[in-house]
Amino acid sequence: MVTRVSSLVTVKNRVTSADVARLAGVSRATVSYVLNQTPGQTISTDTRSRVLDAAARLGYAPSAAARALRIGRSEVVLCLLPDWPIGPEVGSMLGNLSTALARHGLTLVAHPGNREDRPITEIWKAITPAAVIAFADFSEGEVAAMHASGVELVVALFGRGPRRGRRELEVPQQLVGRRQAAHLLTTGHTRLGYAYPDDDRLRIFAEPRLAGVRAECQERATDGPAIETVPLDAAQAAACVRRWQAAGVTAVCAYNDEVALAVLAGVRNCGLDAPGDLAVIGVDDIPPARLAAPALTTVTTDQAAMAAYLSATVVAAIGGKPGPAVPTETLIQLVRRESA
Amino acid sequence: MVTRVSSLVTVKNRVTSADVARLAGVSRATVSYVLNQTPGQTISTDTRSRVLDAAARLGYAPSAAARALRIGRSEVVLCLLPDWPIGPEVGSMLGNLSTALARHGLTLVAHPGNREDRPITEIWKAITPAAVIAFADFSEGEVAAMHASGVELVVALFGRGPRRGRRELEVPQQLVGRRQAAHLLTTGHTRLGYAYPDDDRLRIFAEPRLAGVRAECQERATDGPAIETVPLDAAQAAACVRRWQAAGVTAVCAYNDEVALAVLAGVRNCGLDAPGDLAVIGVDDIPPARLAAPALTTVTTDQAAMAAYLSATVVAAIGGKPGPAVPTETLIQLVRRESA
DNA sequence: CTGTTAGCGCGTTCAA
DNA sequence: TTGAACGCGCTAACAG
Repeated sequence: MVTRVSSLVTVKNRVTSADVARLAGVSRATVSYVLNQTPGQTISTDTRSRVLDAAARLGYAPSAAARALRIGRSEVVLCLLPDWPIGPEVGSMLGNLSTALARHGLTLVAHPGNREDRPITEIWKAITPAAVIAFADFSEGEVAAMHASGVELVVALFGRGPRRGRRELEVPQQLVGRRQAAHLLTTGHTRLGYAYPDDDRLRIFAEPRLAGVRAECQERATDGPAIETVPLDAAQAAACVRRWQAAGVTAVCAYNDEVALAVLAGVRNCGLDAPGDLAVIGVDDIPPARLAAPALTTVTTDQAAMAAYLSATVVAAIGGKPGPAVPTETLIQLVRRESA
Repeated sequence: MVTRVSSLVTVKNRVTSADVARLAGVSRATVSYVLNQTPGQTISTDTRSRVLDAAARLGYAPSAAARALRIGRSEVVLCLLPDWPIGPEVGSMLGNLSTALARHGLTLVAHPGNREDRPITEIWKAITPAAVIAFADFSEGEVAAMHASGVELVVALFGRGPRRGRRELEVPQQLVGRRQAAHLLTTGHTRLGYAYPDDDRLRIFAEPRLAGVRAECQERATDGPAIETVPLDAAQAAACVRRWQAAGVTAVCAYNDEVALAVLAGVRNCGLDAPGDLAVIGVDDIPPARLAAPALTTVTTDQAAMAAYLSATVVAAIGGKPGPAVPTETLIQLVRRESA
């Protein structure tokens, strides 16, 4: 005996605007006008409240898909995360950015994971974002495909190849390097070292920071920094420290706090003392920085301000207006502790 | 003189399946069948290649919005991030999870940012995800609203209130605690301390870990751990260390590596020695752990395996099948260094 | 076997 | 305030 099961199944009924219209005794158009407060439409207070009431009673939430289909773009901003491990700073920046964008009705989502996994195509195909923010820049083809797919704006935070378009975060990163060097050079050091990260994926971040250090050295008529690639390992870092010593370096700027911690470990490993024999300054102020021996001097970025800047850039571009000015160095703060 | 400007404007033409159909000289239905390799449809090789060719030439990408509207759900899995700072471990887990889900045609996106910003409603309204993964659990109302809105599955990793549904990550976290305690208890220690984090938002994570330590102590007929809340500050941590000393504690399990680092700093601050006076074991194996003085012994989780487990849970649930078994303790690895 | 026609899903918006 | 059409892809039903 065959039974029509389907009729027995409780179908999951999404509440649609038609349901609201029915309950309120108006047309779907009216519902739309009321809920969107469409300008240029006059709706009687009475009708308005009936609609609002019905919507609330039914727990109506408009379908994002339908809206996106009609409008041509969603209210989502997609951030493509880099494939290297992100620290708490990036996390905090994303949180701030999310908050800032929310004030403009935009929802930030981040996509983790290696670009290798799937062609990025797959990703915005599934999202239809209004804008895409990426750490590294895209290829011509990728950008073209995105625009073809309806993405309004593509922002690259950094670039790898020759310059092509703005890289919104390069300048701030350079400022970070400048600040490190400036602190060291104004506290009596004359020969600097630079502790470069051992991970190739960090180059897009590391290069602008190093460039900032170089620029500051140049401006103060000092030799450029002696660069060492420092692995996150005490013994290997010790070898770098010995080389710096031999070169007369008395202070080093590290790519970030982790690398700085490695340098500190190297210093201990050599039986030397920081900052006495070698001063060290990091970047980020991660929690372990203040717990190191000696406590790490470091440089931080005002993530809330950065997020505000990025948010303004995105919102302006979606609206077709020019973006805000690049933020200044007030963003960068020195956290002075014991290591430099 | 009024001019119809609109006709002069270059409209951004999204490539649609109709365009592909036109170029290939077939109907839109055929395009759909070819591109989706719809089973039960036989299309001649010739037609097929013409369609494929046309699609490629035009750079056609189907509209996610239209598809989602038709299918009723998107291919997106939404992960709601907690409002506390996420470390690299969470980041790595998300990356792995993203990869694992991609193999099933699902795209993972994460939404950072405080739930306070916007009611979470706003978020999945903008995404229509197939599933939602959250760190803390939802209220009844939230779950109901999501289901009403078409979300297939809601997974809570941890719970705050009384048990309600599975919490996929509680057991693994308990195993972490057990492993820490087991290592300490099998290396001659008989009185343990527990370094609890100073941040209330971490409770959902900390409680299961502490429960694991307690369970292990109980099984080995030892007193439960002496709990201290340890701020990330050397001086304050030192006070905790002194209290532990007074209580006869010789080894402590820390909530994570950062707290462990604080304990280590406290030990140094007291003029004591680790592990001689106090052994310390952390969780996570963050990069600074191996660079600490002394190098930190810690416990790690196999994030790839965790991600696989989570992925399997999500995929199974979307397909209406029961989820996989909870992973065993092979997930947890001890990284033995100098501090314990 | 091959491929087409037609209508749905849902919010928005123009013309009446 | 409303009817009706639109945006775009999917798929049941159907014709050659």
